Amino acid sequence: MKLVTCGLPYANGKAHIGHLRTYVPADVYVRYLRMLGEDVVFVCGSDCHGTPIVVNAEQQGLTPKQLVDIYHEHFKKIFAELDIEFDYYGRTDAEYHHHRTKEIVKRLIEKGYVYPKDIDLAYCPKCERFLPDRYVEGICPYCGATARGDECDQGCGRHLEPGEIKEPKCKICGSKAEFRSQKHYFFKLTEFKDFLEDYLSKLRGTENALNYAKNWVKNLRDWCITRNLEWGVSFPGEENLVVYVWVDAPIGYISFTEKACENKGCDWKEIWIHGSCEIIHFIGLDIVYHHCIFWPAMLKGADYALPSAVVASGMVKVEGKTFSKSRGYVVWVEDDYLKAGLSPDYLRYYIVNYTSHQKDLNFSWEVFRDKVNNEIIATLGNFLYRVLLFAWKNFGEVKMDDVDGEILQKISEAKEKIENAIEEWEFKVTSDAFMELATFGNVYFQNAKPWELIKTDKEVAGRVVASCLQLAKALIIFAYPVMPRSMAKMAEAVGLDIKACKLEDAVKVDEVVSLKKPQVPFEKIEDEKLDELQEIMEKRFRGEEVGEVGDTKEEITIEDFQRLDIRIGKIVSAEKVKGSKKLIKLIIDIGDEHRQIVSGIAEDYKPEELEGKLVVVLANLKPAKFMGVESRGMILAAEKDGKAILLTLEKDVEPGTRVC
RNA sequence: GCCGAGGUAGCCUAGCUGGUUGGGGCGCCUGACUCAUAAUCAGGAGGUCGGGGGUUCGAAUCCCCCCCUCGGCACCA
Repeated sequence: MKLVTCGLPYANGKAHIGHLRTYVPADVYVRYLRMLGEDVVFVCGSDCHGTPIVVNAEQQGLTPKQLVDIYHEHFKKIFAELDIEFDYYGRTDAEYHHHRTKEIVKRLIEKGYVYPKDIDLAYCPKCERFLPDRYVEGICPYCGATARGDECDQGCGRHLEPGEIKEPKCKICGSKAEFRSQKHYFFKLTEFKDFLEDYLSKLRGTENALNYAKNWVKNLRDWCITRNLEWGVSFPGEENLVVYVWVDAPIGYISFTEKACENKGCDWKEIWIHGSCEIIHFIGLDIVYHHCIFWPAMLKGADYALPSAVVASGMVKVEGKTFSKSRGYVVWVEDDYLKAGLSPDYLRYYIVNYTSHQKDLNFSWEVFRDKVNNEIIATLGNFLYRVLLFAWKNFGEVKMDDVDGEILQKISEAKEKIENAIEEWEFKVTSDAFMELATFGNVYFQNAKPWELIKTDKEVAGRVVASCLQLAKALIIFAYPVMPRSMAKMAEAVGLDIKACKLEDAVKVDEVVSLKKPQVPFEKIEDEKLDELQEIMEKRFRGEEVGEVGDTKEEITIEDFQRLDIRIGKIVSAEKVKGSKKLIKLIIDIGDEHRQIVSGIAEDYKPEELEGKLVVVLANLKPAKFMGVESRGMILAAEKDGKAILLTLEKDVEPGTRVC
């Protein structure tokens, strides 16, 4: 038996193509395994806890539960429509999940892997509560940028442990927070260093994940696993604390397995306690750390079975650009894809067939159109349809007693190729294998010319048709895991019970095949449709569509604005900061003084071309140091495609002139 | 700068434990065919395998140096 899981989608936003990059190949993998006769449990569920959900719910006037309900149902629906069929799709706010999480945390406590420690945490006196993670905003202790409680999201990107943030402010009421000492609990991750090093040397999976993890393990810190929240799994023995979301989320793999096993009538302990099954995690590259470091350490600490493989999918690009919701480089599964009336099979094939699972996948509507029209339709669809229609029209019932040995040989080869590729998580190779077989079919049909033979020698034509039918049957079986919906339809036309089929059935020859009138298997994507799809994208790139990610900032008063000392400065000198790639040290005449400002524009501007330029300067920004060089203020720039474009003046003015 | 992943014809890509003329696919050109969703089939043009050096009888493949792209971090105030 094998357990296959997918990283849990966070129930705080809609499904996009980045999600599918993990879920579709996992589903394809499971379907192939089952066709190879493997007994597979396949689980996933919504990740429902954590502060982003609580904060987001509060902002929308909902309870966390209400918000989670919306997105949980959304993901369930998306998976159903894309034929991603989990044995169980759960949610982490469910009772059974809380139960399993508490049990594991208790066990870690009992075994001495958890210790309490007093830490100073941001506390809002007005709201009378501690401010976990995203409830607090302040200054990053490492780089000085504005940061959230758990992550320096606008600056250096570091993960911040509770209590690290400087100058905290309450995100809810905006008042200044203070630090108060409170007892929290830490997991002794550092004790697992040797174990993890050994474990990672044996762990299977895609190289992209393993290489990262091996690098991380060198530098471990104990891990704060409690938070001041009401929403979440309450921490055993501490009513006011919940466990950190990254503790309970992966435990979902276990609790959902329990539910799946209940339904299937198997024993979850076989998988998670006795370790007699393979456990395979499909994840995105962004959560390698959690799956290769935290998770195995927790499992080991609590005496659970360990995952045998971590399969990480590569990143997704949209029209060649790095995936970004705020910049518009995103494809929403429901709004952009399903509502356009496109078959889920097209997208499944695209994701699987574009490139190797661990490489970057570029999504482009034009490539999508080409792959659908040229590969799915012209090669595979055309072969199936021309054979089935020809056979139905001319025979209706085909005796299969003389199938060409060469055909059977080709089918066996394709089958072997698929089996090997599945073993290595190379899903592109599997889909290439059946496409090549379809091409071979077209050549065979073309060379044998049954449409001529039928006029002269119906018996010989019958043999050609039998061989092609066998090939069609094999194709339907081989392509089914990737394109289940269309292949199920085709299977019906040849009287194949596809759900019960195994890969090896592709080489079994029936005595007779009786045919129904075949349907055209796929619908072509016309130019007008492509234009429509591209237009939506382009509008979004140009920023004409209002982002739904809430990227407009809150309203401020004129007084707020007047607190800013913005003025015109003239760049007196500019030089690159030694040893840096992006930083330029500028001396700027701002009227009453010459200011030193460090700016990260070295990749877009050369120092020579800056000297003498008039720029807009924010003069009363708190000083900060970069690479040891002090910067007092910042120069204003627009950002386009990640490049900085400096704001300059329409007419020359004196340095020091105010901006108002 | 460090770490990771890459750089193969206009575009995407296989090969990368060294060995006959570097495979595919898209697009392009020519022809054939008409059973099939103007689908299919045959043929063709198109390559300094990022650059340089080295090891070897032999290198896209191994070693060294350099360049470029992407992602992460150091530093984008």
